[in-house]
Amino acid sequence: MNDKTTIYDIAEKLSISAATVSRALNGSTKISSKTRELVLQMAENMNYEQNKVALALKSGRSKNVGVIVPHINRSFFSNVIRGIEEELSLSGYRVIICQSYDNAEKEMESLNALLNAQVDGVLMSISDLTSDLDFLLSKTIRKGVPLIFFDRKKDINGVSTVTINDFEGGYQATQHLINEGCKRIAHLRGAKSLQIYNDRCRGYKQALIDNGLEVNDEYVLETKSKIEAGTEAIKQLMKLPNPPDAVFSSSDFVALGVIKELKNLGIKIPENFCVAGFGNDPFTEFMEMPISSVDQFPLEMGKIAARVFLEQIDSPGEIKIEKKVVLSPKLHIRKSSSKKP
Amino acid sequence: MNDKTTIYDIAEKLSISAATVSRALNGSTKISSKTRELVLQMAENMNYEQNKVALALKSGRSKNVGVIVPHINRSFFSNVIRGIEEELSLSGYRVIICQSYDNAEKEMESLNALLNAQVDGVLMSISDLTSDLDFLLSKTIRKGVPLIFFDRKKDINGVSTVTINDFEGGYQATQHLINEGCKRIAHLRGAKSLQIYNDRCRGYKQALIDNGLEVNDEYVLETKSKIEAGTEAIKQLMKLPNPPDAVFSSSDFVALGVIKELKNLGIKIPENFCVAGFGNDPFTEFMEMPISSVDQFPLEMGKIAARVFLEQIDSPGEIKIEKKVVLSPKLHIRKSSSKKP
DNA sequence: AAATTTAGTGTTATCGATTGCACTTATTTT
DNA sequence: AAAATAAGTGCAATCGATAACACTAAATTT
Repeated sequence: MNDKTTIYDIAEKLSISAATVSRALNGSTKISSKTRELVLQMAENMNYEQNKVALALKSGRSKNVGVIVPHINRSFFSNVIRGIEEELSLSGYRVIICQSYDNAEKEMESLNALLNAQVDGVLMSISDLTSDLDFLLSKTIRKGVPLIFFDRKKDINGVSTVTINDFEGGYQATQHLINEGCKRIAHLRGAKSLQIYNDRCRGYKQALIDNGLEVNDEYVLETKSKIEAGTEAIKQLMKLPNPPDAVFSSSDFVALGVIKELKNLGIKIPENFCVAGFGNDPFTEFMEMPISSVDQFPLEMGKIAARVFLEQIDSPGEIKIEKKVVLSPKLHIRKSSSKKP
Repeated sequence: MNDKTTIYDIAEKLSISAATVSRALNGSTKISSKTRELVLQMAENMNYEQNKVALALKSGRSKNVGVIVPHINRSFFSNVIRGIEEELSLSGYRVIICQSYDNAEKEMESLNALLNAQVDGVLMSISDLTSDLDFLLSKTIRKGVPLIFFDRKKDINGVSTVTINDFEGGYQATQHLINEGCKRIAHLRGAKSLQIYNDRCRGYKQALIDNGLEVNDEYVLETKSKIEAGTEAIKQLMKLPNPPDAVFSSSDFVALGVIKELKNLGIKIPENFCVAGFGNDPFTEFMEMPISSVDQFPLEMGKIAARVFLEQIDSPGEIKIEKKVVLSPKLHIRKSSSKKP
C-alpha cells in the first residue's frame, strides 16, 4: 500500500549502493552508462520520486518561498501572487501564502513560521500598522534569506523592493483632473502609516502647486478602503462652504462610494464633478460609469518581485546588494473624469 | 553570521544530550523540571527555533497542504483560498498554491510537484478540460494523502468533495425569473466537461418543466466566462425569431456582458428583460444595475474543505471514508431581475 | 537491608538524499 | 613491464529532530 520508493530500494534491487543510484539519477559524469541506464530503468519501474523534504534538509534549500499579504482575496494582491507563482513555478519554486489581515502580530507570526519552515525567501507587502517588525526582519536578513517588499514597503537596509512610483501616480491623476478643468480637487487618502499613501498624497499636492492651485487641508481626508468610507467622506466634503469639484481617491472602492453618493445627491458626473481612483481594479473598467484609475500593474509587480528574488538567490557571493525597482504607474482615463468628448 | 541554533548546540552548551533537549522542548514528562528550565532558558538565549524540515523528514508530515486552482486571481478562487488559509493556519498548516490555468497537463505537474514536496493533503478544483488525471489521483489516494475537491469535482472513490448544490442554484435562479413573469428564459452555460455547469443546466430545465414551460434548446448556449462572451451570446439570442425575455447565466461576467449589450440594443432591464448570474462576484452588488446572482459561499467552502481535510488527517485508522459536503446556494435578488417594486 | 520500581538521562538508529574520501579495477604512460 | 592515471563504485558522515532502548541512581516496597 505504501508507495514510496527510495534510492535505497532501487539500490537493493540492483545490488548496488544508494550513492551510485543518486549519482545516476542526478546525471553525474562519474558513472558508467550501463549502470545509469539500469538505474533509470528501475527508477521508472518502481515509480521512484525524489523526496524533496530529504533534499531540503540536506541542501538547506526547501525550494519554497513565502508570500505574506494582508488579504489574498483582493484583486491587487491576488494578481501579484499570480505573477509571483507564474514566474517562480518555472524555476521549480513553490509559493506558500500567508495572510496578515493587516495585523502586525499575525504578520510576525507568519514570517516566523515561514522562516522555521526554511523557506528560501520571503516576499511581502507589509501590514497597515506601524509595528516593530524590525527585529524579525533583521533576523531574516542575517539568516541570509532574501527578503523582498512589494508595494507596501519599509525602507530597510538589505531589503529589496518592488513598487510603483506612487508619487507619480498621484501627480498624474491630479494633473489629469486639473486638465479637465477641475479647480477644487479633494483627496481621499489611506493610512498615514503607509508610505504609499503618503507618496500619492505628495504627488497630489505637488500637482496642485505646480499648477498654481491652492492646497487646502480641508480637502484631504483619511479613509479606509471601503465603499462606505467613500460615501461618508464625500458627504462630509460636500457640506463644506466651498465644496470640491473633483476627488482623487487612493482607493477604487472609495472612488466608487463617492460616485454612488454623488448620484444620490443628484450631482452630474463628469460634467460637474470628476472622480479618479487608484488601483485599476477590474470593476473600474466595466461599470456603467467607468472610473478613471491608476494602474499599478500587479501582475508585473509580482513577476518582477519574483525575478528579484531569483537574482538574489543565485548571487554567488554573500554580499547581496538590495535592488530597488520602481515601476511607472499608468492612468487609465475613463468616463468618470472625462468632461471633454 | 549564520544564526541557526540546533538542539545539538544547546546540548553542547549545557553538557547534556540532544535527546534531553528535544524532550525538554517538547514538554515530555520524563524530565526533571530543573533540566527543563535550563534548556528552555538556553533555547531562549540562543534564539533556538525548530527546523520544520528536519521534523518533516522524521515525522513524515510536512505540515504543508497544496491547493490547486485554475487561477488565483479570480474572486471565487481567491476567496476559497482565503477560507482555507484562515482555517488551516490555526492548526499550524501552511498553504502552497498552484495554478493549473485550466490546463490538464499543468494540473498534473502541480499535483506531482506537491506530492514530491510531501504535502500532507491536496485541495483542488479540477481544470476545465476532461483529462486523464485518474492515474495521478489514485496514486495520491494510495499514498494516503487526503485529497479534497471543492466546487469543480470529479466523482472518484476515496475523494472527499465540498460543493454547492448547483442543481438547486440553477433551479432557484430560474424559478425566480419565472416568478417575475418571464416566459422565455435562455441559459448561458459553461463547458460541458464540468459537472457544475451540467448541474446548473439541469436545475434550469427542471424549473422550466415544473412550471409548465417549454424547454427550448435554441435558448441554451455554451460560452466562456467572459464579458465579451456574454455580449456575443445575447446578440445571437436576440436574432432568434422568438427572442428570450430573460437570461440565466452560469457566470457573472457573462451576465454583465448580456446587460451591457441589452443596454446597447435599447432594451429595458428589468422591465422588459431580466438577468440573473451565478457566483455573486462582489461587483454584482455594487453596479449601478446590481445583478441578481447565486451565492456560492466561497469563503465558507474553503473553510469547510479545510475542516474536511483536518478530519481526514486526524482519523486514526487507515480506512478513510470520503465525505461529500453539499452547501446550499443562495440567490441574491437584485435590480437586474426585479420587475416588482 | 535486599529487591524492585521509577525517574531521568544517554546512546544510537532513523527519516532520504548527497558527497568527500577511499578503494578497486582498467587504462594509459613511460 | 612497471608505474601512474583514470574510471567507476562503495563507505560513511551529514543535514536536525525524534524515539526506542539501555542504563544509572534514587525512591519505594517487602
